[in-house]
Order: sequence, then structure tokens, then C-alpha cells
Amino acid sequence: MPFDRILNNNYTSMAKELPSRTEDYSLWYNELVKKADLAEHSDVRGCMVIKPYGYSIWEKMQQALDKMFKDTGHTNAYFPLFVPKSLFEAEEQNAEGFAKECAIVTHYRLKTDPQNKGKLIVDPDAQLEEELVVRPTSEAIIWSTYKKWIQSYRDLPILVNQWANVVRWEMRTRLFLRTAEFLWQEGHTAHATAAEAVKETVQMLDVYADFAENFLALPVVKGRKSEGEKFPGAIDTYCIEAMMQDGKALQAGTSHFLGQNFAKAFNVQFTSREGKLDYVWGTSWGVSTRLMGALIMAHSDDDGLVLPPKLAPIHVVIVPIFKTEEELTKISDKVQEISTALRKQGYSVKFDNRDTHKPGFKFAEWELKGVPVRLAIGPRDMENGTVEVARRDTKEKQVMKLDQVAVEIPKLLEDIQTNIYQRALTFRNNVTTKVDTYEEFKKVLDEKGGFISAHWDGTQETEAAIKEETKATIRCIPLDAKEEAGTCMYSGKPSSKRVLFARAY
RNA sequence: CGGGGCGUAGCGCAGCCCGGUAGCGCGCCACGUUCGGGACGUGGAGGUCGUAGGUUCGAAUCCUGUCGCCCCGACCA
Repeated sequence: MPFDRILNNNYTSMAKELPSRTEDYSLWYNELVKKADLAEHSDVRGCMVIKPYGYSIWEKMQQALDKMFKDTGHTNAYFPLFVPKSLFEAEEQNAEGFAKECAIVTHYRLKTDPQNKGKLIVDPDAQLEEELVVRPTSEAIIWSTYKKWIQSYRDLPILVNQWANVVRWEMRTRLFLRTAEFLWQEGHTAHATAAEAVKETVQMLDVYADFAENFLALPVVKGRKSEGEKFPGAIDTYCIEAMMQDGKALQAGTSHFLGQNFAKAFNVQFTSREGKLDYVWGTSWGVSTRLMGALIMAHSDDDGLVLPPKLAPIHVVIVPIFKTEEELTKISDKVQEISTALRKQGYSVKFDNRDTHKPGFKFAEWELKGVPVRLAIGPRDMENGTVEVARRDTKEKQVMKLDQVAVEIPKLLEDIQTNIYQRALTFRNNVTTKVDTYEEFKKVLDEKGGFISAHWDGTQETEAAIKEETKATIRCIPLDAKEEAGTCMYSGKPSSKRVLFARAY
């Protein structure tokens, strides 16, 4: 019987129960996203509604990243959603990469259908002179603008970021991982020298890695993309690659060294200190709501989300255990003290004093939503001056003196943040395998998954052949790859370092 | 975009093969008893069966189109 049948049996669907990861990872993911109130499908094909709880997490990511961007000298700006087709065409390589998945605006007016009152049709008299492409990325509109901003080396560098939505008409979508419209940030910088632009590219890669590890609690491999995998408009694409619990890799962020490609396409030149005219050097870098998918798939378990405290909308939920109104009032007074003490330290505390649900129900619900710490206080605790503390990551419980809460909970939250990072790191290390033969490669790929570190001859042909035969791609050439003489596992040609392969999202 | 599956109450499904005007569980509403791990009883509300056509005396059920979702491929962040 297919697993979705089992799942949909009446008795298992009574509560908000999740399928298990081992039985059906995809189904587990989809159900978790919906049941934890992160997102749902909308009435628009391929587009999702990010629900308040999910959006709160995204806002936390934005806040952290935005600060990091500002700290490295960047400023936010906003460019239009629409890109005139002619501008889009100007950068052929890039345009070609996205052409197959662009939404295009051709008209600017609707009118009542004369044949069918109450229905609207596109007014054929309102056709645009030039079609507008809904941005799949903003290089075109931004570089055409930078042309106006840049004349001299004194105008450089330009360090701009924008938070925006983009549209890529995907054939197959999945909540957060691949949707037709998604939210992201895109940094676009312009520099006087190649060296400075490369430095910027690498700096932003470091920012992303730092963010992934310290906020998402997600270990990542920093690396460079192969020719076949890089952004079409870039000279070099750097990326951070993460490992999900099902052994598939996920690209969590990219940073591109654009060289002078866009400057040439949009004729953005500047006069250097030496009085010479030259094209501007560029970078672009971005992370998207896809990080939500990474966050979910990296840490969560069969009981629901596991959120790193640094991104959790609610750090601590407090569940009172009471029978009478009187008891609740007493408990509420105590809770007031605790939550004030925690809020003063910057933590978000939720007191779940609903009298419409029983404690057990609340426990399960907040676990599903990944709240890192739960406190339960009942009459027994009131007598003893204690509280029951449960941590979401390990599901361990302990009884704590009430007067220790304000000091111990912050420590516990820190410990949870560290623990889920360590757990993810251990997992990733366990599913990273060195192989030297193609036979071994295929075996590991099918039986174990994960990252496979292997020698590659550096050619696109070999990369394509391996992809064709195994569905595995080169995730990256790790920046810290050791020089190591070897032979390509596929072609037998010489290779100087190992690269990371994996099946990927 | 190709192959397969599925759209029936807020959610998950049964009914469809063999046409006769819709049912189950959860949830929801009310009242009572419960409350330290997803409570229970009693009563109640809720559905143009995705949508548009067609066949028929009659369509959730048969046929065609269309839209959407899921799975597998191709493509991609």
C-alpha cells in the first residue's frame, strides 16, 4: 500500500500527525510545512502563501542578514519588478539562461467582455509597445541604472542590496524549495578593479557561510561551481552547499564574480585614476526563501520542526497546568515574573493560557512548531517553587527551580543552538565519503547518498556524463580542497584535487 | 513539457467499476464532566462532489475539454 494511503487512514489523521522521514521524506517535508503553519499552496499556480509563522522566521533571517550586509558597507535600494525586454536581451548569456522561465507582461488593461457581461478580457487595444519581463533576477535593470550612476572611479564602489521578489516560471514546484515566485535578497556591486570585485565576492560568501552556521545552525561547504553549474552571466560562481537529512545536497547561497560581463553588456565604463576608460567590475550574490527549506530539512524530526533559537519566532512557550480559574490565576502571576525576566533579556516568550485545549495537546502543537524550550507549570510546581523544562532538540525534560529560570534558560537556548549545529555537522561528516572508483561512487550514491569526494578531470564532458548516468552533480570545488595528485574516477585522466558530488535539490 | 495518480464539508478520506440526488473520522458550535503528554459524553451546524460542456428521464458516478495538486522524468536556486 502506498504510504499516503496509510497516512490518510482515519485514525492516523485524527491529530496533526506527520509521516516519518524514513518512510517518505518528501511527504514528511510537505506535510510539515503545512502543518507547522509555515506556508501553503495558493490559488496561483506554483506560488505559495507564506503564513505568519513561516514569515516570522523569514523576517528573522532577513534581520540577521541585513545587519551583516550593513556591517560590510552595503545599503539597500529598490529596483522595478519589470524589465523591458530590450534590456533583458542586452546580456545574451544571462538572458538565455532564464528565457525559458520568464513571465511577460504584454498588456496594460482589461475590459468587460462584450460577449459575456461580468467577465473580463484582455483589452486588445492595450498592447504594450515593448513587452515587460517580470524579473527572474535584476542584473539587467540594475546595470542599466548603474550606467547612469558611474562615470569615474570616484563613483565606485557601489555596494547595493535589494530585498525583492522574483519570478521564475518553474515547471515543477515545491513549497520554499522551488516556487514560481520567491523572495530573496540580491546584492549588486560595482568596482574599479577585478581584485576588489573578487574580494567582495568572497567576502559575501563568507557572510553567507557565517549566517548559515551561526543562525541556521547549518554547516556548509564553501566552494566554487564548475563551469557547467555556474550562473551563466558570471565568470565564477561561489556557493555554500548544505546537506539535508535524506542525503541530498542543497545550494544555500551563491555569490558571483561577474567580471566585466554586465558592464560590457550595458556599456558601463568609468575613468580610472590614471585617466583611462575601463569597464566596471561587478558582483552579485543572493539567498532566498529556499533557506526556509534548508532550515526545515536540516534539523526537523518526525514530531515536527526543530528551530535554532536564533531564528525561532518564539523562544520559550509556557504551558500552565490547571483545573480551576483560581489555579490559573495563581500560575499566571508566577508566569508573569518569569516571562518578564526572560523578555528583558530579549527572548520571545509565549504564555499559552488557552482553556480550550489540554496541556498534552499544547505540548504536541508547540513541538510541531519547533519552539526550542517549553516550560510547564502546574500546582505541584507552585508548591515546590519549580518548573518543568523541556528542550525541543533532544526532547529531554528536567525540573528547575523557578528562581533559576532567568539565568538557566538563556544558557539552555545557547546550548540548543550549538547542539543542533553539532548534530547537523556530525550527520554531514557521516554522509561524506571519499571514493576513488566510479563503481564505488555509484554504490555509495545509491546506498548512502550524501557528499561524495572524488577526483574529476575538470572537463564539462565528464561532469555531464556522470550527471546523465547517476543524476549526481558536482556541488562544488571546495575552497579548502587539498592539492592531491589523483586520477579522475570516470575518465582516468589526471586530477589535482577532489570535488564534491551529490544528488541535489 | 512528457508519463502516472488525484481533486467529494475546514482537514484527511470512502462512495465512482455496476448512474437513482452524498457518507465516515478529525476539526467546528453548545452544554456538562475532564485537565502533569494529542480528553469524554450528549446535542448541533456545515457539501452547486475542482470547473465548463456533453450523454441520459436522472450524473459525484459515463464521455470530452479545462484548471489545480502530488509522484517519476527533462529543466532550474
